[in-house]
Amino acid sequence: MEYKSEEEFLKAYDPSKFERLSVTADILILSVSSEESDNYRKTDKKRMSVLLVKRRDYPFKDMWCLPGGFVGYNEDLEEAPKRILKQETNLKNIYLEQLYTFGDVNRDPRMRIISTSYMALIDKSLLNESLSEDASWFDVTLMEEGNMVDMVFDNGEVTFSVKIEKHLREKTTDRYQFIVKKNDHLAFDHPRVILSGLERLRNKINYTDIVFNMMPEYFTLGELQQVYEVILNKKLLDPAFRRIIEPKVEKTDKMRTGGGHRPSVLFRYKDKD
Amino acid sequence: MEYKSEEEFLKAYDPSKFERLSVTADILILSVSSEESDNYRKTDKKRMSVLLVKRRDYPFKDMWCLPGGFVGYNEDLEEAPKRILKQETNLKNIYLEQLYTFGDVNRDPRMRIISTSYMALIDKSLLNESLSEDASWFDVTLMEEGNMVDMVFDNGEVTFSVKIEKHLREKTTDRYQFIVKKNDHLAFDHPRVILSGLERLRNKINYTDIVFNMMPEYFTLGELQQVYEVILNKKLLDPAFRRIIEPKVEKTDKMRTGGGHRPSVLFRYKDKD
DNA sequence: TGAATAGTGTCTGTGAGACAATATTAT
DNA sequence: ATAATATTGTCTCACAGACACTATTCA
Repeated sequence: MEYKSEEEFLKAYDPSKFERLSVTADILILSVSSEESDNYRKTDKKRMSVLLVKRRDYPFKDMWCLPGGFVGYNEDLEEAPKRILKQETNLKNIYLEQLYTFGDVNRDPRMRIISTSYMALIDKSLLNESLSEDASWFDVTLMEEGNMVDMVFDNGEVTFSVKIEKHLREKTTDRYQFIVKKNDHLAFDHPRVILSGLERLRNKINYTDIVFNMMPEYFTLGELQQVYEVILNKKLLDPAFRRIIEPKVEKTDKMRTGGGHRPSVLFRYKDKD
Repeated sequence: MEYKSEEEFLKAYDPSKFERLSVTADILILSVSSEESDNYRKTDKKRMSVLLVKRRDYPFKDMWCLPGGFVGYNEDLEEAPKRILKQETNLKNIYLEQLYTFGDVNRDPRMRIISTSYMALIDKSLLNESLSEDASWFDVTLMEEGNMVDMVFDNGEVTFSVKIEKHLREKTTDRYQFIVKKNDHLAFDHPRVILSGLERLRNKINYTDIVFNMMPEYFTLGELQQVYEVILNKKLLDPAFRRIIEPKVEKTDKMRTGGGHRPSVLFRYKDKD
C-alpha cells in the first residue's frame, strides 16, 4: 500500500497489530549511612545504603526488592523512576542515571516484562519524611575475593547475604557477567542490578563528580574521603586524596569542631567554571 | 485478595490489566573501512564505518536509520539485536553491547515505542554476503570543536552531515546531553544513538580489549594503531602506542610485505591468561 | 636512491603511592 | 597528657609524551 504523505500514513496506521509488552522501571536508590561510634573521639563509620521494599504479594512474597513500577502508556520512560522516587522518598531533582535494561522472557513469572533499571544518588540528610511502611534502608557491604562478591545486607533487624560470581567476558554483551550463586532474600534479578549499580558508581567516581550528589552542602575532607573509601571499598592515603580532590572543592570559612581532636575545615563542592 | 501460594497466585493473574507498550531494538553496527591510496607506498586511510538502512515507509520515508525491529513477545530482549544483525549481515557471534534505552512518549509518531539500542563491532573482512538492498555502509567522520560535533556521513553516493551540541550535565540523568542542531537525513533519535555509541567505543578502548572485535586475526601494529587513531580521532605517537599495546598482542612469525617500505610483523590478539 | 613505514632508545615531566612530620582539639 | 583526626611536606617510582635515530623495502 502506498501513502502520499506522512500524515496520511499515520492516519491509517494501526498500532494494535504489533506485539506489546509491559515495561517497568526499577530504581536503585543509594546513599551513605553513618553508624555512631561509642568512642567520642572516633568518627562515625560510614556505609553504603540502599533502599529496599518488602514484597507483600506474589511472586517473591516476603522477599526484598528495589522500588519499581510500570511505565505508563503516556509517561516518558525517564518519568517513571522520578515518579517512583518521589513516591518512596518524597524527593525531587535527584541525580538519576539509567543502568541497564533487562528483558529475558522469563525474568518475571507473571508475564513478559522488560525492565529498565536506574540508579539514584541521594543525600540522606535531606530525608525528612518517614519512609513508606514496607520500605527500609539496608547497609550494603561488599566482601570481594577474586571473582566472588558477597553482598551483605543489614537494616538493623534483618541480615542476609547474596553471593555473586563475576566473569569477565570481553567478547560478548557486557564487560562482566554476574552469576548469582546464593540468594534467598532478594526478588527478581535485583542482585545483579544492585551490584552493577555499585560498580558503576565505583567506576564513575574517578572521572565524574557524581559523589557530591550524596554529600550535604558542607562537609570535611575527612568525611568526603570516607565516602570515597566506602564506594571504592578500600583505604585511601590522605595526602593523595587531598591532591585529587582539591580542584573539585572549595574551602569555606566554616569549621567542624567538637570531635576531641583538631577541628577541620568545611568544604563545599566547586562547580565547573 | 489472599493467595495461599505463588502457584495459585500466578494462576489467577491477569496480565491484560496492565498497560503494554511496543519495544524495539536498534543496532549500531560499527566497523572500520579502508580507502585505497593512489600512492603505492602509502597505507590505506581508515575510517569508522556504520551500517544504515534507507527507510522505504513512513514515518521518515527516504531517510536513513539504524537497522532495528520489534522485540517479539517470546523473544529475549538480547535476542532481538542478534536476530537483526544476522538478518542484515548474516553474521553470528558478534560483539554486542547494550547502549541505552530511549522511551520518550513522542519519539515515534506512529505509536508509543520504547527502544533499546545496541552497538555491534564487526570486522568487515568477515562480510562475504552482500548487504540487503536498502542497507549501505557509511563512513563517519567526527569534526569536533568545543561542544559542537559535526558527524559527516558518506557512502560514496550520498554525503550529509549532522550537527550535535554536547552539554555536560553531571547533576542529572546522563553525563552528556546531546542536542541535535541540524539533521535532515537520519530518522528518529538515531543521531544521538550513533554519537553515544562512538563515544562509548572511544572510552572503552582504553580499559577493555573490544577493539580486537573489529580486527582480523592477523594485523600489523601500524594497522591497529590506525584503528585506534580513527576511534580516538587523534594521532598517537608510535613508541607510546607500542608500549601500551604490547601486553595485549603477541608477535607471530608472519610478515606483511609488499608495501614499498620495511615489512612489518603480523601480530595477533593475546587473550588474558 | 628516495619515499615511506617499521621499530627502538632515551630524556623529561607529571602524578600517584608511600611515609614522615606537625597541628589542634576534648576529655 | 593522650588519643584521635587534620593537614602538609617530600621522596620515589611508573609511565605517558616527545623526539631522535636506525632498519628495510620497492619502484
